Formats: sequence, C-alpha cells, structure tokens
Amino acid sequence: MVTQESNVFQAIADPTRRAILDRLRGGGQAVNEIAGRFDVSRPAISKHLRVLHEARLVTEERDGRNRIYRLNPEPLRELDRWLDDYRRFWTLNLLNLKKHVESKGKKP
Amino acid sequence: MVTQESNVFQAIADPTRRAILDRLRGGGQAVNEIAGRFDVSRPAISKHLRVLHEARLVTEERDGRNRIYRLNPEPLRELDRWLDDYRRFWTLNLLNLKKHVESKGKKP
DNA sequence: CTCTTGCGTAACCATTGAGTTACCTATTGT
DNA sequence: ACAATAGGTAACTCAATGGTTACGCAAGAG
Repeated sequence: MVTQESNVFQAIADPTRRAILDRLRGGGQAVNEIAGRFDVSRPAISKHLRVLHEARLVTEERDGRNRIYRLNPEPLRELDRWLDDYRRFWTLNLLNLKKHVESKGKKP
Repeated sequence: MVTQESNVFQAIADPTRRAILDRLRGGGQAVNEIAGRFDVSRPAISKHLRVLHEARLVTEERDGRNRIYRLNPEPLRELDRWLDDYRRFWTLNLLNLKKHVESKGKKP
C-alpha cells in the first residue's frame, strides 16, 4: 500500500531539508552533528528531521543518548516514478508540444 | 546560469499544482478549461498557474481573450539531476549505508 | 548520587500560502 | 456601441510552516 507518503514532495520542498539529506549521503549523523553545520537552532533541525522521518526519508536509531539519523532514499523512488511521466516530454524534446501549438492555433 | 529556479521544488510541492501539470500533459489548455476540473475557484487556479509560470513549468500564450497554458517540462530536469545523487543509493541498495554504520559504530 | 550532555517537545511568534469574493480590463459577438 | 466572456489582481481570512526560547528527561561521566 502507499498510504499517504506523497508528502515526500512536501519534505523536499524546503532547502534546509534538502541540505540535510545532502549531508546524510555521507553517512548517518547525530542531531548535534547535523545542526552544527547550519545557522539555525537545534530544535529547528529537530523539527526538520521529524518531517523527513515522517516522509520516511530518514531513519532514526538511538545510540545511547545520541540519535543517529540516516538517509533512506527509498521514498525518492516515488518522485522518480512521478518524473517518468514527464521524462518522455523532454526526451521527445518539445517537438510534440510545438505541434500542439500549431494544431490549436489554426487561423481561419 | 541557474538564477533561482530552484523553486521548482516549491512549485511541485502542492498537489493541486501537480494535478495541473498532469492535465497539461494532454496538451495546452485555457484557464477555464483547467479550472473546470478542480473544485477550487478560478482565481485560485490562476495563482497556481502563476507559481508554475514563475518556475517556468508552464508557458503562457495569449490567444484572443484566452490564455493557453502549456507544459514546459524542462525545469524538471533540475529535479532529475538532483535525484541523480540519490539514485546511486537505491541502486547500490543500501549496503554501503550499512557499511557506514559499522565503520562509525566501532565499539571499543 | 549529582552534573553534564543530547535531544525531543511545548509555547509562542512571524511569515507564507492557499483559498475566497469583489472588481477591472481586454477581447469577441451582436 | 454594448453585452458577454476570459482571466488577472486586490484585499482579506485562516491554516500551515519555519524559526525561536524555555523546559524536561534520559543516558553517560565524575
């Protein structure tokens, strides 16, 4: 089932969250490690991590008093599938689009 | 140059806007045609179209008193490029991630 | 046991965003 | 010229979002 994980789109809409995912490509990190790189407060990062976690884009694992967040790229496949419907358009390099213009703009 | 077209992420974050893009895959349409399919008002659609237009995801062409909006998938390539950095992660099916865990969680 | 550290959460504030209704302009048809 | 139609824009409301500070709690460290 798919539930409502379509909030992936929402999750990646924020540049800070994209930057977090970016950093996490280098491996899992604790919250303070992540927050240290941004000029926003730790609670703000914590909230971003929650959004990412709800979108299943990160996993959370407790390690003593640390919490390690790791990238989970799987939900991005949904994005990839969504893009598929549009990919054909840019591979067909817009010629059919132009054709459509002409077929519609028929001047009498 | 890239200017600040990164609002593509923002533009596709809204489900209504994604639905509009979806419909536009079938060819350009006038605003009323588009708005007719949604249960939101025409001004709302108009604003969505503006956002999409600013993200260059649609083109606007005046045809008499109509305005034809057409899909322009080109900015979605930016998304595709962004995804590229993550695609390797789901093709390398998370094994390197696991490796990273182990190399970090070295217990003495 | 006590102090410190890591982090989530609550409470709050400012900004943004999506939606509405009302109005105005431009173009077409009679 | 005038009525009707297409659609953008202004003004406003309300909810969601991103940020903050203050606090609380669990897990080492001494």
